Amino acid sequence: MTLEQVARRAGVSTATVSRVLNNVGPVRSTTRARVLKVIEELKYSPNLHARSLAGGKNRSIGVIVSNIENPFFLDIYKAVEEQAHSAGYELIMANTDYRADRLTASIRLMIGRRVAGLAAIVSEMDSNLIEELSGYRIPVVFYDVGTPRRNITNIRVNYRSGMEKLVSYLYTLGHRRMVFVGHHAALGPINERLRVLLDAVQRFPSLRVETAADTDTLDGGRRAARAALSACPDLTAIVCVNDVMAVGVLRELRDCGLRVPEDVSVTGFDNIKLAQYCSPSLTSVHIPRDEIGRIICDCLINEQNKLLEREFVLDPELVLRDSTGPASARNGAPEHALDASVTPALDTARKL
Amino acid sequence: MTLEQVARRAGVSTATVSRVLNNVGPVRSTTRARVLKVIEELKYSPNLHARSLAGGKNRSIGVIVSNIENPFFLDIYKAVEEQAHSAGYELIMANTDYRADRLTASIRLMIGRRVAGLAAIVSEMDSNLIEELSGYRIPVVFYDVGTPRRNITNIRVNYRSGMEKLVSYLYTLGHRRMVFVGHHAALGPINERLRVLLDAVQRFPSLRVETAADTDTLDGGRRAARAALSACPDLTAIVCVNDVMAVGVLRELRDCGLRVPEDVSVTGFDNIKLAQYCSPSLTSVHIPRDEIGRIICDCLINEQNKLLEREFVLDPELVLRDSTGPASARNGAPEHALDASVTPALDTARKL
DNA sequence: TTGAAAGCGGTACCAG
DNA sequence: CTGGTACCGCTTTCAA
Repeated sequence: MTLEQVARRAGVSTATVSRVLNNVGPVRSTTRARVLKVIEELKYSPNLHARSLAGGKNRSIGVIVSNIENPFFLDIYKAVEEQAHSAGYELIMANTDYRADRLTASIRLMIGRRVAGLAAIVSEMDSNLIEELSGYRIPVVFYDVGTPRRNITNIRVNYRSGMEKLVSYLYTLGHRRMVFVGHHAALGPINERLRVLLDAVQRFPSLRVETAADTDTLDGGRRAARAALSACPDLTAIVCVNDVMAVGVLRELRDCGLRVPEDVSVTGFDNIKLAQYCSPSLTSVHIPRDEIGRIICDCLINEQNKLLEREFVLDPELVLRDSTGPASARNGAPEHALDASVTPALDTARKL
Repeated sequence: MTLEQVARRAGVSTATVSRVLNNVGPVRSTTRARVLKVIEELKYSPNLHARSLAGGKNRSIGVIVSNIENPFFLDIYKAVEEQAHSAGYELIMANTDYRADRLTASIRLMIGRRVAGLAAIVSEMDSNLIEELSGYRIPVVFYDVGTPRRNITNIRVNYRSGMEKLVSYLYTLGHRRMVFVGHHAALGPINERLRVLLDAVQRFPSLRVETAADTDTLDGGRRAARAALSACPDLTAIVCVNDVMAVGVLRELRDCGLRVPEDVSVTGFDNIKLAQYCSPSLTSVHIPRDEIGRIICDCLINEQNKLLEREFVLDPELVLRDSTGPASARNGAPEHALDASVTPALDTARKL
């Protein structure tokens, strides 16, 4: 079904059909009606490839994420989608599974599709790619990696601040021996969450931190917890790189007969919905996905050029729930710590 | 950056560059090398719109789902993605949020993009649309709706069987008063899970079932549980349309001070990963997302024409975990039921 | 082994 | 208001 067939059947030119389709230019209403009728009869739907080739424009924006199974990424995707849709844009999603080769392929794909803008919510971005992206003329927003340059905007979260709040909170509760659970991509020397945690640790006397890593999944969290416990049997707190892994950790601890928070405290990061629904609910650090989505759309769609080529820094907030409590000498007296569990009302979170 | 610019810079024709790009036809290796070099220098990436317009082909398949936030849909998406990728296809995803208008728009979008095949994992499909889709010449796979016809394959799950297993299991445990928690789209008169549950109920003497509905989210499950409890205070079991809502239900019960399964039994459906990670772990009915993904790819990509235009029926399996136990007269003696909680080993599930 | 040229299905400009 | 037509960037004969 093509424009031309529609035109012929309606006894008009392709130009006229195009005008009707796009609601531009003057068309006599009887003509319009006739064309519309034919379109309906033929169930014609325009070839979008031809359209964007001819028009040179493309109302679609690309979103690349590291792990679509992690609700953190999905939330951002949804936030972008909502605004994009109401501005008449379509989203094209790509998932990299934290793999650099898939990222490269995804970027090429987006460029090949000539997206109007690109958001890369990934942690595995390398600087060559960033350089290359800057070369194409489309607006790009990075989350968490890179620095502003031509056509490129950056959004980053002040992990330092978040981690410091978290660690100092745990320290105050008496925790001195903790394990950081990350996923592989988060344990590279470049990774900010880990680095920042280690930095924070320096400032607290007699605080020691080990690390454990696995995949960024529930199963990964569970395995990492197992590794953490065997590597560091006297730990009193497990600090997780995100909430998904933390839920996996909770599960493993339950299986080991360890109570949270009485025996071990657990913290997440991101503050996804699930953090409120797991048991016990998770102390976490809130990262505002809605706001990230909003900024992305402002840069990519509304093209606030003042917004482009700059850096946004978001300050995360600590959210206290039921998975953290005073440290206890678990090996000695687990019955020591009987204080922490209060089941709060509907919105259980206390913000700090 | 266009083919022509590359051609000019390499001193060859566009036809030759095209041959190099697609690895077809004879090209002298020195020529090939020269072209490749220019492509690299210019960081040329072909305009995919032009390509599929000219070639008439399109190695991409469309996947439409009702609610991408529900891991059930995401699992299918991922299963399809994996196979599609290894066959050199790209996926285009669209999410309808259970809205018919969004479904229509998504289908038009996919048709407009001239996808090679389309999978519709949605429950809100209407028969006009199915008719229309059959008219386009592309292979289509539906999950859960419609019947086979030209170019159309159907996958459906034998919910009847699954629900009957679930209900008879609960009945055996003594439950006589239960509430079915669904999302709005699952409570229409057409919906199979509900209908089948109500049918099953007929066969069990003195079993009564109420219904409650909310959105297909964790929050929705929680609100539905609240509604269920107030509508039917003496319930002993809550049967949920899926695992996500069941996790929401668990949370609300916990807040109400009701123990699962001692006071109330809860069941999910789908058997997503989270069912193993919530607390208590969820008794559920397994729907094999991997197999669904496999069938979709077989029909859409490998185009096993024998597979097309037929119907696949999957038989779901009951998976027992810790969220179900004997019914107890909760209003009378909650301390009655102290039996059910055994924390099992790594894979906690017992299949029936 | 390579190049010239005819489309693919639209858009948009320019006449009429 | 409407039609003719020159592209958009790439694929694919057909000749050379």
